[in-house]
Amino acid sequence: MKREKISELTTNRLSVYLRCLNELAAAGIKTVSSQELAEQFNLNSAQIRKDLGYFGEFGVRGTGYYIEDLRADLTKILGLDKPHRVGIIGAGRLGTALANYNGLSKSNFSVVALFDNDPNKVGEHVGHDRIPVFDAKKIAKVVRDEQIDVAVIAVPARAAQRVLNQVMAAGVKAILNFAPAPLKARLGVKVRTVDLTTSLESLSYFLAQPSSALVTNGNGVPASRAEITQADQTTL
Amino acid sequence: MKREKISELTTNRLSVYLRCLNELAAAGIKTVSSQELAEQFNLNSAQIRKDLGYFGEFGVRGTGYYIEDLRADLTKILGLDKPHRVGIIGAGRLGTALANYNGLSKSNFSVVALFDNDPNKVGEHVGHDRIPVFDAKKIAKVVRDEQIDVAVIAVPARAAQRVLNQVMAAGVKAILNFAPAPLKARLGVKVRTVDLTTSLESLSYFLAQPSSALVTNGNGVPASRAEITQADQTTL
DNA sequence: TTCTGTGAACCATTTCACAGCT
DNA sequence: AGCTGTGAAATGGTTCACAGAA
Repeated sequence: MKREKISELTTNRLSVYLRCLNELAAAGIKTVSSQELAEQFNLNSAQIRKDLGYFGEFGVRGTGYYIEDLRADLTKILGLDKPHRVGIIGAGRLGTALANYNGLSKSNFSVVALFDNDPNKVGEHVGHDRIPVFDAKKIAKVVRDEQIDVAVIAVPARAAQRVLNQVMAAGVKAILNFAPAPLKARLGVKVRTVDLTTSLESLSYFLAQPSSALVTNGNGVPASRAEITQADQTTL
Repeated sequence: MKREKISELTTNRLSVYLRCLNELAAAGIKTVSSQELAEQFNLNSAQIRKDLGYFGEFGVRGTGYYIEDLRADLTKILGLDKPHRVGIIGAGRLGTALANYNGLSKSNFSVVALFDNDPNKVGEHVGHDRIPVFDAKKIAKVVRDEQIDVAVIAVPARAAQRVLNQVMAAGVKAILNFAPAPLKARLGVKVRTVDLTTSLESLSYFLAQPSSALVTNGNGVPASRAEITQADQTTL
């Protein structure tokens, strides 16, 4: 086991491997090889072995990986053996949609608070789990009381840096940001931005390329493989 | 002007540069240097010059870039001079939140249709713009009638591949996917996945590292810079 | 034999550093 | 003098290829 620094590309993939292992385990499968796993994601099998290799030797030569064991190891590595408590700043449509997203509980995340500065929203309770909406001025107090360790920024771009400063001041070290703004974070604080406009604009660039010009060949018929030159896929 | 193949990292940044240029233009600023631009995103200025250099020579030595001109050039490069018509599959909370997201119209995207297989939702109209919800069975017809060129997948993971197959069959070549599933796309079709669980799990990994262990130093006080060893930030 | 773990080779991306234009 | 455009160097990430364990 080394002590190199792990790239985010690797941790992203570990998360994806873990999800797949959970499904395989649910299907009653006991072992899996790096080759089989790689096929699920069209990835090179060496990539998977390298990713795991940063953290230890989890496999059995000639056999592959024991799914239950690897699952436990990856859960531990990703810090998902301890629960995380999430606060969402911005109780607009996106914020409330995220608050209601069920996929998170599987990974030991629970949304415990929303924040907004609209007095009409403060005091309300959102969604099936009745998550309370607090005044955005109370971020510091609620972060402490509720032991929030992850913040989600779902406010307009112009408010995002201010909100980030508030949650950093409250001691939150991990932030998922949906505001399309370039944020400056303190050292030791990790901000991960998901920018929908940029994602769409990158797709637009792809569509604007000659290689994708033959979207349909004159009528509505999809072009055949032979006509198309470019293939591409991105995760995250 | 070359004809190399452009990485998605570059197109992502072009989108971000463009947004910044739009703001600078709105503030009445006329020129900007790669150095000034770079400071906005804590990026190396050579990075910006390289990114632009793939597409032409847009700058003026000694002066920098004329904002209005570069804005027009980037808009054209990203294919944002032509409008894009977006269909969202899945009229759940995420799908409707996205349908109502205003940020997209600035980039010449308009959401023209939602799709669902819940009969209670089909026939409804969503949000301020009264976007119609169609039966998911009608994807092929509506894509043709409404000239949809970008699809957003906002359905549960188990349905995602099926939906992708449908939109590909309808001739859509650019897809933004929110389902946490590894999708297989045809050659010539670009799928971009935004995976919230993976984003959060990567943040969890960061929190689990010793270097971020001193979230607070015993009480609620944020750790000082000197105590913290790791800094990090990711866009997209 | 099969499949892991891992150096070495390869490829992609970023940064440096400077020639050359304005 | 200031700032772009771009080869060359440096860094980072992926794939190859194979020794060695089960």
